[in-house]
Amino acid sequence: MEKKQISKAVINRLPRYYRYLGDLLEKDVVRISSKELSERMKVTASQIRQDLNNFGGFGQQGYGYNVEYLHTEIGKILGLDKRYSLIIIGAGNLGQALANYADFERRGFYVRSIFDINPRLVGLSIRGIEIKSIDEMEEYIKMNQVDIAALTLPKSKAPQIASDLARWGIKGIWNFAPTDLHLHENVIVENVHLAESLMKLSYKLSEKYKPADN
Amino acid sequence: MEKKQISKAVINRLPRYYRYLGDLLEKDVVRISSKELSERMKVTASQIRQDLNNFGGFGQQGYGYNVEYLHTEIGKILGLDKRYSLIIIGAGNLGQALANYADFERRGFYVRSIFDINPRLVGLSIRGIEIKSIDEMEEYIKMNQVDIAALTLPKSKAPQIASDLARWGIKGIWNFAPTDLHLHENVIVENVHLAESLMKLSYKLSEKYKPADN
DNA sequence: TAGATTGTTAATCGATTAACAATC
DNA sequence: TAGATTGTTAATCGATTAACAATC
Repeated sequence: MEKKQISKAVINRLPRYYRYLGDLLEKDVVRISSKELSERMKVTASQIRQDLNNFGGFGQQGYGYNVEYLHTEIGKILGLDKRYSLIIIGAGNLGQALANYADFERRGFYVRSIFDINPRLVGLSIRGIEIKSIDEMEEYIKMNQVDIAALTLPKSKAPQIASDLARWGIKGIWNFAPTDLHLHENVIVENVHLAESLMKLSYKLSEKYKPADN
Repeated sequence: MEKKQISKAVINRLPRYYRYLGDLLEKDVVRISSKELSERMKVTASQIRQDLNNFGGFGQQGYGYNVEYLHTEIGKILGLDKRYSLIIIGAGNLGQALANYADFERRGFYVRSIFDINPRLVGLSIRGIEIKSIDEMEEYIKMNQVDIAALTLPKSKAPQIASDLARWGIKGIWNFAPTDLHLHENVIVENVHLAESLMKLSYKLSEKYKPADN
């Protein structure tokens, strides 16, 4: 029997549910109905119930959802009950920013090492994480279990490095380079295209302030 | 006559078209058919033609699309023919990374100033852009035309600052704080939620390496 | 029990794909 | 002209919303 595939739209919404539930938890809210959550999140209650029911019945008729339980369950669905070891490739500003962002560890993502080609950066440390030469990367990956590589390097270097990483057994790539990586399908790529995000903003701005609105 | 609203799905795809066309342009490709572009981008040719026809007939039967022309036109649709002045609020690692990312200027986004509360950062410069105290921000915004504010500050501070910015006339907010900003609808918000992106990656990873696949 | 709210089916809406006439 | 490929309509597919019976 085939397990029905969860749609991409649903998955994209899960982290936002998780965030709202985390916020409610901090405010010591014990239970919440789909209706109330829908008002906070500005979505329909129906969508919330549909989405959650892809994964099982987390609620209770007449009561709603227990915030802590639902938060935990969505966390499990998102794989946040596991630990991931992460390397950052490219110790430029963005790579350093990610390395410094200690919050990821709270979610189980541990930055183990940072790699760069620039010999002047090699040997420096960020939050106690040493920047290593990219020449040491192959050996490092083969000797240590590395789940995720964050790619914060120039577009020109990204495809080659990504294909090396795939060959060396990396499971997931968090790609910040402004290019699409075409890898074997068993390597999972999640893109963060900042320039594209900014373009969407400028589209909306220029849409709004368009000369004639006929 | 009501101008038909372009769907969000289409807008989200435009920056990617723009990127592919820019890459083709760099490779001196003069013309491209929807079929060939669809193969490179791994989408259907039909979708490309549908998407583009929301904005007008940019192609020519029997020929395809002129790469340079189409690139320019999509650029205009995205508002990249205009200049935007941008401030960064929060001079932490991410704020500094954005300030250092000179590439945005090529697209017309000019970082004019950076603001922070930390007095130890105030007075320092990044790429010649001075970090100012957040106390000076209101006056700065009122004296200078500022189109976009990038919010790279903690979740706890973001809502208050965002509402100040809205009051002071900022048109667009590029929000990196892990929270939703509820502002008057004429302020445009574009979110970059890095933690959520990482959760999507971990979802896909744990989905793939799930124990039983029944 | 009565009231509330879920889980789930059915209806609607929107987005994607297919098909092909128009036309370069 | 013949061939290619767009622009656009129609068909399909998928996602969202509405409705309500089940049930706590």
